[in-house]
Amino acid sequence: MGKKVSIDDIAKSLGVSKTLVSLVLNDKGDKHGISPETQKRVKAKIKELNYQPNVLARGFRMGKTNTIGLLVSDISNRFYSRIARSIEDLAWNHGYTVVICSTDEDINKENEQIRLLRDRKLDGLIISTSQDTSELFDKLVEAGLPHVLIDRTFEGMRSLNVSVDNFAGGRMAARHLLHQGYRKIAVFGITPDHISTINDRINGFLSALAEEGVSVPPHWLIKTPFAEMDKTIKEKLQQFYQAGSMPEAIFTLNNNLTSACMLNLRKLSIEIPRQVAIMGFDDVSFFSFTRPSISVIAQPIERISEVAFDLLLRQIEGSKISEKEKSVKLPVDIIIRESTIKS
Amino acid sequence: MGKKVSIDDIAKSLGVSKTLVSLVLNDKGDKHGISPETQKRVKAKIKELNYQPNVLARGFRMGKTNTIGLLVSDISNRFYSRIARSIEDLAWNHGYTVVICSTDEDINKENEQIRLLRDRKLDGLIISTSQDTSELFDKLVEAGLPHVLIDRTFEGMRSLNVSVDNFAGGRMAARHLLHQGYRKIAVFGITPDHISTINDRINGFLSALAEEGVSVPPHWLIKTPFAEMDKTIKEKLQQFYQAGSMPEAIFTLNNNLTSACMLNLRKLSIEIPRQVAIMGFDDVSFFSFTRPSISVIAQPIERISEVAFDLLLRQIEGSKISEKEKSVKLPVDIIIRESTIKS
DNA sequence: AATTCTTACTAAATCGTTTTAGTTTTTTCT
DNA sequence: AGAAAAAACTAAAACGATTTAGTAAGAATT
Repeated sequence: MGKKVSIDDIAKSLGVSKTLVSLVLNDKGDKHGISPETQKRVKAKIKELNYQPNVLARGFRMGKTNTIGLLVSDISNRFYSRIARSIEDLAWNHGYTVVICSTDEDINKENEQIRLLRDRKLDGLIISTSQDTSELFDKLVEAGLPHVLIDRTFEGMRSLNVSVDNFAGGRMAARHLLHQGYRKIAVFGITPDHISTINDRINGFLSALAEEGVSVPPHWLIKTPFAEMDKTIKEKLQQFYQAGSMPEAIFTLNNNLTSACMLNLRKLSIEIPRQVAIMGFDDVSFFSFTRPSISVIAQPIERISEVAFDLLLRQIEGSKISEKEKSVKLPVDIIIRESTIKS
Repeated sequence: MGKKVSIDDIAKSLGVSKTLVSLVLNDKGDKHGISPETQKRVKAKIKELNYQPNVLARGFRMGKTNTIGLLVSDISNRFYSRIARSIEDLAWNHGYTVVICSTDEDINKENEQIRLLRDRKLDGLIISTSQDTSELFDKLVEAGLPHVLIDRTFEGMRSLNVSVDNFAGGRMAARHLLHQGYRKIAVFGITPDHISTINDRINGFLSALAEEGVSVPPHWLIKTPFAEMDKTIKEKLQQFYQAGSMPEAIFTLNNNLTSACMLNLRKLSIEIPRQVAIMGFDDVSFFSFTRPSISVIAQPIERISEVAFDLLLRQIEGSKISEKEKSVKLPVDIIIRESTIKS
């Protein structure tokens, strides 16, 4: 590998200043009155010597890295890996690379990661947060660090955010189950207690049930820590089963819960939907060919990514963002498959 | 946001040189004979002013970024997202962040991405390549850019690589199917034709079949482009079905193919394993609770990640790596579930 | 008492850009 | 012809660290 060619080499070999070369390089030649011929000469030399700008030097000087960060609870969760893929594509098309961090629903880890990424002068952050307050993000807003929250948000926060209408999603799920004639319904969610998506889904669900005079008994409203999901679900299902008080239907609040539920019902040889119906939140391609296939509330993953990236980019570039755009709520869809159909 | 504190501020406020501060900062104080008291004073001041080194400046000076790149064909593929998660954790524990790029099995895109990541002076790369020759990697070796190939490799290449024993995996799959009494077997893989994993799996599979005098007719050895996977599988299955010449078993060479196959068999109401058995390569948690659950050859994802990261780190740090370690081949497991069991 | 050796430190160069604040030369205007 | 304006360029500073090549002062050696 030959020595790296620098801007200085170009300048010297042409007998001009490096200021000039830099100007041409950044398409500011015209603005600064560099003659067209000189510009042409410089450009030719750049090609000839195969000059590649030193991105680090530039980043150092400009305080810009053309890199954004994506923080999610777990990149191997199918929902987030699809978000990641969409964002990565968008970023690539705009000359950005993306750094990915999994927070494990751990507030401290998330804090540390954000600190690290700030130190590294990433240009912006897209975050599905595990925080319990908006404090940190208020700080980020004050510090002027471009960022947008996806998936989970807080009431009245100042950071830009794009989420889906989880409340409506919960309602859709409830109305469908009611319509199918289910009344005895359990709900499986995850802790910590402050995750907005989970709560909105629950609230929407309960509100629609309440309208028909149906309620979920407290011991059927189950939240489990992320790490113990499988164990909890197994225990609870076993409990229900052995006590002979199986719910008629279960609403699982994310794709992992849905999977874990399916797996354990399977192990107990409980038939779906004959003995218990399953309605999930989040779609995953597999859910369409399991037997039975699984009814879900599906989120518009591409759209979330697009809106979030667009907002982030506009912040980075410093363009105006209207109040209306600062908090976007996207609609969800219900996909009715076999797991909820009463025979 | 208060002004950023630089090394110079520390130096001035203590009346020492920034050389001294830098030395203390990097634990080189003793080596350069800085007195313990001075070191203590400096450290105290650093705390007091809450100094955070400018990572960009340091990276620029040192040519090091503490960032590694991970290139895979598609981060939303479950196999790769789990690899990504493992590597991310390992990287985080060693003070590295990871940039992720999806290549879409596109040689040109991969080339561009590698170029970009080199420009950005990433410290190292972990790559599941889509290249058809080892040319590029030989160049990387010559250029001294630390990198490790995972998953896919080339014969006699000079880059470090860690893969699984795909050939053995193919054999295991074949022997199991034979043992169950299947003889008329189809294979679904992906193009391009040079992907080493796919070819090794096929060769292993065919070799074990051949030992029992069984062969796969050419029109049952199907390779489809990544992007058209679903369409191809649908067409082929329909074709088989309508022609009344269904294979007794199908070997699908990655998890996406397995899923697509399941989905389309489902649509055609073909029963598994009664009408056709399915054996997949790559395990995914869903495969354990689909009905039927799916037999697979499973790869040791964590182990692949660990070995690859370890090799990368040692390259970056410049430690010796023995010839033996330069090409690691890990064993695979067969997980027998319902989809291949003859009733 | 002059020389060498230690100890404890520092000045300045360096990395490769971008940008500020000019300078020099030529043209235009009155 | 002399002043003002425009055109075409440049020197040097700045970004914030690390590192090379020292220096100054005192202790030890001869």
